[in-house]
Amino acid sequence: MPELPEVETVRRGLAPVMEGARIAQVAVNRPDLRWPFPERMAERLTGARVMQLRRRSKYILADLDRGETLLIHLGMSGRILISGDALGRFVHDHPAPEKHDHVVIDMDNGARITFNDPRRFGAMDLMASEGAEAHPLLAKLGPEPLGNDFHESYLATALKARNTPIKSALLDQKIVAGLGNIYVCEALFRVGISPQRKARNIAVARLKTLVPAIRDVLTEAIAAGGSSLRDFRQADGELGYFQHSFDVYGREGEACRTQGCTARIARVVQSGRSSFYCPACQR
DNA sequence: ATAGGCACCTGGTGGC
DNA sequence: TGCCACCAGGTGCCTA
Repeated sequence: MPELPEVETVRRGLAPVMEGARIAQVAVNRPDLRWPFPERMAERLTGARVMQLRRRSKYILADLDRGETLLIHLGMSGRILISGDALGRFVHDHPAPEKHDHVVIDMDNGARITFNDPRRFGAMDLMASEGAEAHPLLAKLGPEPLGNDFHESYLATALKARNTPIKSALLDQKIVAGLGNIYVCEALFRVGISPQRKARNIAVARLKTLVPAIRDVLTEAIAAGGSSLRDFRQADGELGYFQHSFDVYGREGEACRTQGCTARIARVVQSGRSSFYCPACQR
């Protein structure tokens, strides 16, 4: 489900009800997600004030006033939903608990944050805020695609020795952090690069267009509140709508949207993931 | 160091 | 309706 735009959408939804508020109560309904929860997670969170919500790649990081930082990853199927009356702004009633509501956090302002994740590929961890970027899950991440460190010359260097398809390279979080299957497919379509082209065989002139294409597709998706396929919701329960703007993802057999192109969108499987592309427009 | 494949887990969909 | 195969937004780990 959640790639960078969806995670950023969730972060933006959570920030107004979490930042500055204190965690009043935490229910942890199972011992683990992908990994065991950290020791005494509920006790370590209870009573802490959330200073700031940040995002790094597909991780949400909540800095607490106790010198610890809560890390949240949504995996494939993770959702975070806000309910309750926060800061006098009515969001909505607490819904009945659902299957796979693994962690429920009540804030002292009346907001309830529910983490639901059927497949449990998600994760939560607690670490010292100081040196948090050295956490094993964060340490090897590449630059943020919307940040200043992601540019043409960086990408050229990073891809130069890669004997792998560009599709796989862009999914590699060590090269650039936050892209997933959807937005890689969409970005490659926008610049006319085949997902099967070897990363090192892309001319620098084309990389020059790829960087802004990646930035644009992510920025547009964030503005649309992310993409809602099966289970993604914004934190307020609203659906994102960027899925209506997909040019290729999930459109196998449908007409290419390029003016004058009569080809149909194709699907190939690369390292176990579907790649959608236009065989005529993408070379 | 890099590349490819598997594993983790649940649920939805479509075919028979 | 039931059963089954296949598919899904991620990524750590293992093997060559």
